[in-house]
Amino acid sequence: MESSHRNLTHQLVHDLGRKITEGIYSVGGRLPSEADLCVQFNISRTATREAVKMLTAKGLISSRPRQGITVADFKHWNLFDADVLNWILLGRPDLYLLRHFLQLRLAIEAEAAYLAAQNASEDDLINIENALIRMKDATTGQDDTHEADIEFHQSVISATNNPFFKQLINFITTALKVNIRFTNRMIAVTEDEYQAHVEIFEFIKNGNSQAAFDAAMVTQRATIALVDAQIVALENKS
Amino acid sequence: MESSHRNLTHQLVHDLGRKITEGIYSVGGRLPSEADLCVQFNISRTATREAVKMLTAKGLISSRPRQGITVADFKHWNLFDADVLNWILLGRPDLYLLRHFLQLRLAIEAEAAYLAAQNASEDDLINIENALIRMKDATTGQDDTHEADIEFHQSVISATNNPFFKQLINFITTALKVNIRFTNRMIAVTEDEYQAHVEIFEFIKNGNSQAAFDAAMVTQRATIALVDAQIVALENKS
DNA sequence: CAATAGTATTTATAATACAATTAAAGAAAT
DNA sequence: ATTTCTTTAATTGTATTATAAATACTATTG
Repeated sequence: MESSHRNLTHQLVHDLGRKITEGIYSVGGRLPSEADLCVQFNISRTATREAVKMLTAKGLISSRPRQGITVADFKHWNLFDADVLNWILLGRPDLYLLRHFLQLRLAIEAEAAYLAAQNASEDDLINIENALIRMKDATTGQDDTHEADIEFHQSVISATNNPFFKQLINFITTALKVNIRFTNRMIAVTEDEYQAHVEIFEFIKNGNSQAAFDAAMVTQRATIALVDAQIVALENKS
Repeated sequence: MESSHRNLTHQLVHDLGRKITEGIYSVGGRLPSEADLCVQFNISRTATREAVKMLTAKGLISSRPRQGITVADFKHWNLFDADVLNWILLGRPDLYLLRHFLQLRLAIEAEAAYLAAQNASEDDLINIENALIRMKDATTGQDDTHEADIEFHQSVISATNNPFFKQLINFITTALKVNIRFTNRMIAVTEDEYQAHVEIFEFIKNGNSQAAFDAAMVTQRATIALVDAQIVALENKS
């Protein structure tokens, strides 16, 4: 169990964060007052208030005198905060949300390939190539499939040398992990998929940004199509 | 002066946030200890600690016993947090950062146009059209140029009906405001620009997602080219 | 020299008291 | 009855003090 965190404050942050994102405390609704939280969790008001402040900073709640602690509207949630994202995705597995997730991932990764082709340093290229080698090994079962895949995408985004894109690496990584869980593709990377990644790498290496963009786009739209198909199948069942 | 915030805790958050993003406290370096902050700002340890927790939640700092409060590595900063983003952009105007910003904006807005073409509701289309009307008025000086432009982009992103994209509206808005400040285009929207936006709208309305994507992409790359030109000019001077 | 124990510094937590804010109830006025 | 004002009470905001826990640094010891 990963639930035991650094300290009392962080434990409470995690606990409430999960409950909010799971909908146990629903949007617009109220959390227990500070005093109640102290009793429920048997901790001091100091620790409680610090947890409340942290969740406020992440956009999940707001607290005002006499009104108490209310769950903020979803649009205020900091979806790009690593904690918030994990709470949402790990707690509420949902194909529709996954599709929304992948749509953003597509937007980011295609342009990342474009920018990588323009800006990748020698080291960046080596990193991408190393990930490819791991993928190759994964096709024959000698390395971990997911990790190699994740490493490839991470190294491409990193090669953009754009801080905003780099910040999204965690976001993408989480997306991939959830994606893998949902599509149940625990199987090995196929030769075709490997080749598609090699192609993207070649374009990046040659500085052919538009081709890298297009190639990444094709791969991404294919992934979304997979999820769309699953959604259609699910909707036909019901 | 916008510096007087809701309460002492938030004031300190704002103050330290600005100082960190401006580099007054540099990455890897240390902030004053809790005790020192109490003295410097003449507030209680309670308020100080709460501020520290909020900044920790935003990824700007980390604090550990005996070690004190240290400025976290840039990659941990929550760039998509509205506060952090504002502190960075308003405090440190930088053409290179602006370019990085626009590169991400391009990625998001092009795909947003694509998704809007697929998912826009009747209301969404009305909102976009209203923004266009404002832009038209702006070309003849009857409405505010920036606001109309911002409203257009906001309504397109909103029409994706994708929560992740919608969360980025604030991000884009900030980008546009900074962009306007930097490029000094305080002038009216030109007829050409207006027509480009109308074109995107038409594609969205007709559900022609690929065309909407391409049209948005062209507009965005043109904007980036403008900034690139400014950067080149600047580098030639020095 | 290396491992160990001790020390001091800093954050973490607790407990208590009071202040400030504000929603809701009640009173007064029209 | 409706509005306006006042009061009340619930809840967060701030301050203070005390103690615990964590850990970088120092000293000791074998």
